[in-house]
Amino acid sequence: MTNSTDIIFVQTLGCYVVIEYTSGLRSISFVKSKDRIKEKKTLGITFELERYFKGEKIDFSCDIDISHLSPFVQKVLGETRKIGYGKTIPYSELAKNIGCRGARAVGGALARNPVPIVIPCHRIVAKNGIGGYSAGVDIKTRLLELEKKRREA
DNA sequence: AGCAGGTTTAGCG
DNA sequence: CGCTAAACCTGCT
Repeated sequence: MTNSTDIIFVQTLGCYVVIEYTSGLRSISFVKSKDRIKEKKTLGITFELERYFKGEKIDFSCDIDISHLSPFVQKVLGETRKIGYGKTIPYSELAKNIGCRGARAVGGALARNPVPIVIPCHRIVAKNGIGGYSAGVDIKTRLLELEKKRREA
């Protein structure tokens, strides 16, 4: 079975992105240190991500392995995937879409998202301000800027 | 049970 | 407008 890890440097974010793939996309993470790692691009999703970071509007359609997560989290993440490129909605609205009012619960679910970007958790923002981000608000801001730029073009 | 979290809204100065 | 307090809901100990 396929089981591999890719890593690429992303200029836009100023950090490395690690992609883990097993029986589907398993996780995406951001690392700053460049020690003892070599760039590696073997997966299709990796190339899609590179194009995304270059500013292309990508519709990620690869399998994601999130079977180990709780039903509620899967529901939130599934709903998050439906949000279009360059679009942002508040936590409360996403909560309403899945039938509850607990905006904080939604935030909690998003914090457990193993695959940022492919599941665009950065498009969920607070009503007054940017809101939080598990990988760092600075990254969230840059992702939104990236999509905004593409949208205006 | 109890606490904390990527929020929200209402209430008060 | 900025600050505090209570309410909402799920996940972890």
